[in-house]
Amino acid sequence: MKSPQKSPVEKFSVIKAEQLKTACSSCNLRELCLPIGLSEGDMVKIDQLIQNRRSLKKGESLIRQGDHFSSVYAVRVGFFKTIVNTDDGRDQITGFQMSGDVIGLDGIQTDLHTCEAMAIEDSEVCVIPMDRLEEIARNIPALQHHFHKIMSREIVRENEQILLLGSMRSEERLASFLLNLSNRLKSRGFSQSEMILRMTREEIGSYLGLKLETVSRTFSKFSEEGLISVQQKAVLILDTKGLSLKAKATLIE
Amino acid sequence: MKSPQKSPVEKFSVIKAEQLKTACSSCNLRELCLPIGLSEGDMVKIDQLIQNRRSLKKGESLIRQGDHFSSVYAVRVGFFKTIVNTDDGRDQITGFQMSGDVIGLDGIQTDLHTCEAMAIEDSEVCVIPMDRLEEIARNIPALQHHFHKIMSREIVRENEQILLLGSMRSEERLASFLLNLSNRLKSRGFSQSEMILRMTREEIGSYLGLKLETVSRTFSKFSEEGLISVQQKAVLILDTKGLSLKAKATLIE
DNA sequence: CGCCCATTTGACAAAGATCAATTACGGTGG
DNA sequence: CCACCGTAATTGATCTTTGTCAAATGGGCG
Repeated sequence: MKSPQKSPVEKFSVIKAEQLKTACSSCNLRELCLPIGLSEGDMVKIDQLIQNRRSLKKGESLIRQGDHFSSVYAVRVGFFKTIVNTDDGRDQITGFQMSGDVIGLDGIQTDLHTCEAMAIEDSEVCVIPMDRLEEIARNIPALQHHFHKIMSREIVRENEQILLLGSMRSEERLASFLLNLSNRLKSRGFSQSEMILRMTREEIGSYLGLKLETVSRTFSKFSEEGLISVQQKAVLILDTKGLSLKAKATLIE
Repeated sequence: MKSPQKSPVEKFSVIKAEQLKTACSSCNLRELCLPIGLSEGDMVKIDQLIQNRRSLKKGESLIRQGDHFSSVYAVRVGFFKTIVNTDDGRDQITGFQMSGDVIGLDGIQTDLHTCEAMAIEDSEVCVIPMDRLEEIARNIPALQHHFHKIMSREIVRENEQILLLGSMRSEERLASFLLNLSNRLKSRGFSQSEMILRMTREEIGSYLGLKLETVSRTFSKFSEEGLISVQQKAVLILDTKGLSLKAKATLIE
């Protein structure tokens, strides 16, 4: 899979914090990406965490594999995919990130990023310098613990993905995917039944370990069975219960 | 997959730290599970982290899914598998852990463990209470950062597993598995060519998203091709280069 | 408005799963 | 110490699922 838009020399669209009125303390995403229930004083400290934001056009890479690690990123608006590449040219989408999700945690290990993060629609992220995050976390136990929860959440999410790839057949994979997306949209205040897919069939296929034709056929099958209505990227979930039955296996929590 | 040994009421084999001579500061695993290059004073603080150890017989569970989270565990000796269960009775092995590996990071997110960790041979772990770890980490930046690296390492490892499950065929999966195991044994000072597999074909299959028959056939194929020598659980790597060619795709780092 | 790319759908092939039978270990008890 | 039993592993035959190749259709963007 080649990147649809090639952005040879990346132009950083950095916005200085001073220019923006909105700080962390007033960001409507803070329940998703930063701790809730902090004191006023703590929130002031956390505001110092975000030095700048960055805007990306569809197709632009936030991180490339091999990049030096210095920051993690919180998605404010838009949609990303993260990809790991192999030395023989294959690649594998490991996740789709939307508002409130955190990107870049893979880089902490070796100070190098092992995966690429590309915007699949025009997006904006908060840049969170890691050294600063660790420094502030040392003084705010709730922030420290919340950051650990964020990393743990990523581990659990990947466990679920491993379960999906290791033990589900195509219909179960796609049904799980749709239900998961639906839940994430719902938790962000969007409709849980109507959705516009931000990704192509090929990208869904990569994420689910299937070929694009299989994804397409399975969409058609679900449509014939009255579970969903599909019109290209527009998907309407008609029968959540039926779809859950298709997904069958769900991680017990 | 049922647990081979049923341990109905788990008997905790807790060893008080006072009883053991070996502390973290003198543990030969500390490069794997705790930061290196700390000052004397810091090492003394870290010694206070490990309150006790726990021994497990083969087949005993260290963690069950749904258990309340309070500690993470560092494997001292032995071998573990971690499993996620689905509500329809399937399960999926998400990892094998050996000395120096850390288990239980999935529990931080919701204070509940989402996966089970079972000893697949007689084992011993250090119990690291999370609240204590966070407390000490606040005072030792190097420890704080090292813990983040450990979590990041787990995320990267799972990324690799997703790549394997999502894009490799059976031969590539098994070759990658063997090479990975070989590397991990080597880094622990064991032979990288001779190994005794601690897990069954079915467990390998679960981990690799294959059926046990496929695992067995692929072992036989590699053996016929002169890449390895297999005798049940004893595997000898005869041709690392050839095996690497089979694995083909490797994550670029 | 037209071109390019994404998507859909069909026909066929291949990888791996399933079902089944046989063999080889390893631990236990006589 | 050895025989036995149950489990693990191997191997074969067949079937299912998904991948591959190909062609047609449909949208969206410039």
